[in-house]
Amino acid sequence: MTVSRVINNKGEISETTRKRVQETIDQLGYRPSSIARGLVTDRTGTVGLVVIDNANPFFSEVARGVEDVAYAEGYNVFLCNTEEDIAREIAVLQSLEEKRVDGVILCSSRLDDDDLKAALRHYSAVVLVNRTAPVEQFGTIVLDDEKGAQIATEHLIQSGHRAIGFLAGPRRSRSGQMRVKGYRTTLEACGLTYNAEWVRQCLPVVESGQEIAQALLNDHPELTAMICHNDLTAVGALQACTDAGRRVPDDVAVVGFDNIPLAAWVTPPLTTCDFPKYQLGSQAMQMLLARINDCSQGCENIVVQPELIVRASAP
Amino acid sequence: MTVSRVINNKGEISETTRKRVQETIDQLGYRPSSIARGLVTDRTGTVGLVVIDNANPFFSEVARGVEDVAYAEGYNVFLCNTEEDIAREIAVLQSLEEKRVDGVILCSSRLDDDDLKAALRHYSAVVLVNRTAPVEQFGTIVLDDEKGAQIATEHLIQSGHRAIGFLAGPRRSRSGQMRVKGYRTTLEACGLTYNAEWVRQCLPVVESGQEIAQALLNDHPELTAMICHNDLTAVGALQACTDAGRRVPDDVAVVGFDNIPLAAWVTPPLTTCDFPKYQLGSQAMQMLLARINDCSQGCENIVVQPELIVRASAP
DNA sequence: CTGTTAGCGCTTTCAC
DNA sequence: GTGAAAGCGCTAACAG
Repeated sequence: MTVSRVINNKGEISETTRKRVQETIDQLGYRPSSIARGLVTDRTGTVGLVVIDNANPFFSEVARGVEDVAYAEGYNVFLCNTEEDIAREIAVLQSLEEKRVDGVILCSSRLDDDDLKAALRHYSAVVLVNRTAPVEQFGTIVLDDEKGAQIATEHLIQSGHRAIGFLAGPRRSRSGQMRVKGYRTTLEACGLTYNAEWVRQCLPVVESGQEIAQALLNDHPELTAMICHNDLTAVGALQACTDAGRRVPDDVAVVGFDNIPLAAWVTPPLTTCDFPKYQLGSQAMQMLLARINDCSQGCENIVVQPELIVRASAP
Repeated sequence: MTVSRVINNKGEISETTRKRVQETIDQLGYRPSSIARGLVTDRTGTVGLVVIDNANPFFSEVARGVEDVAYAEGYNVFLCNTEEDIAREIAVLQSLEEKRVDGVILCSSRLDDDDLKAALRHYSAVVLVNRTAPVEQFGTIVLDDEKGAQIATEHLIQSGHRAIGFLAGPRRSRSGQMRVKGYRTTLEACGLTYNAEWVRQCLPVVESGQEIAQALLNDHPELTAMICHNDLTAVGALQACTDAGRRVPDDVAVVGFDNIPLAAWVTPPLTTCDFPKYQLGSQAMQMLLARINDCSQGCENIVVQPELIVRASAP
């Protein structure tokens, strides 16, 4: 008991015994069991972070943001990948629940509303990133993807482009849908017509971007610009242009999304729609902590604004 | 008790009660508390993974390898970053210990032998990545960095280069030391002299690579090739060459290390020394599991071999 | 085949 | 200021 008081710095203790206890602790290298403590306090000092793929630079930066504030606040974070696999997403959420995490940050969930509600029904603290909430008890942080697509599209139109293709991302992804939507409404707002043939579905990886961009350019040589679902697909598009003998940006301008580090180092450097990935993570963790510490408080719904980074691929 | 038996599929149970119990479990959405279980079994089903920086593509891929096998085996992994900060490294190791992880994978530790021993003295299962072990109870997986530097250097020499610069990595890092060593011994083995002025210390990030490469090329225009501590610094070197009006590979050949995805997409694509990052992680996790399940078994010390990926930056 | 007892290492509560 | 008792949710060992 006295040891407990020393460790937690709680209650009155004489300076002499405190010292004596502390010395013994140091000598033995004693570490209090956070799991035994958790059993009684119902707090584990752990949170779960679920992402699609930690090897994707977007998520690995988000994870850094999460872990940095977790570390500062004395929390440890479980990192789980889902690979866009629904069964795996459900499984990791369950395993995290069994570990009695104090809260969960779930990025880009691919579950539908019902499955999501079911998977999270026992959690009291949840922050959803890049996904709107099916119930109001969840905090959310979403990117303003529609706005991002808008400023990207406007930028190209202002540069004189009239035939702008679009490499669209996964249908199940909120970002995927919203970026196409922003593209379409902006075109129409500017008096241009939306042409479904200029839009192609594409996996969010370089290889797919290259393949689909190649096909798109081949079928529609009239295109003078391409907006790509993310920077990886945009890099693929750059390759496709090179392969097809089309110069970037002179023949075809290319715009990406995310502003991952890679974007600045390819040739030509990518014009891209930046989202603050690290801040996304750190904000999510802060929001989660707020909920963990006071689960009565209303949940925030933050919308993060994009910024167009203009580089040589679409000046 | 009967519930426990159903959940763990242990002992004899009549089919009827098993069903009845299972139904109630499903209905209630009951999840056994892994932490209460841990208190009695002394197994938490968690492991710690400590890296320098998860936003570095090298580590984020290692982490994927670790997490994938952890997931397959029913483990969850705590991800911690150290930022090369010794105090933080010690702190996370301690917090992981308090969480009673079943084992720890420690990548690129910056602690000296004594601190490392102290920080890990209560752990029974440890795998060190990219670091030799101060005590034989630790498993290790190290890259054969010296060999990597050797094949990179030989490749350049065979291509006719005689004046080869070197952007060296952090002094505290095993890789940093070994890569320089391999470069030096290979030069000498080939009858060339090692010139300390051609070697410059450099941080393992693009900006530093660019800055140091620029200075090096400026001071030593006689250099016709550069080996860089990793791909990030190599990308910086490419920039420096472009800025200085030196064409790659015609005027200066550039070689990197790691073969991160970026390496393939820059212009020109990087010749680089590949290490199997994902496998590094998955092997480390397998090794750790072996030790967790039988801590009596002798510890392996694996050396991972590099492979030179020849691309346009140094054909 | 099922239930009872005890204890994992801590904190909460209350007694001294 | 310090200690004793009880209990968190589970499983190991044993009893019925």
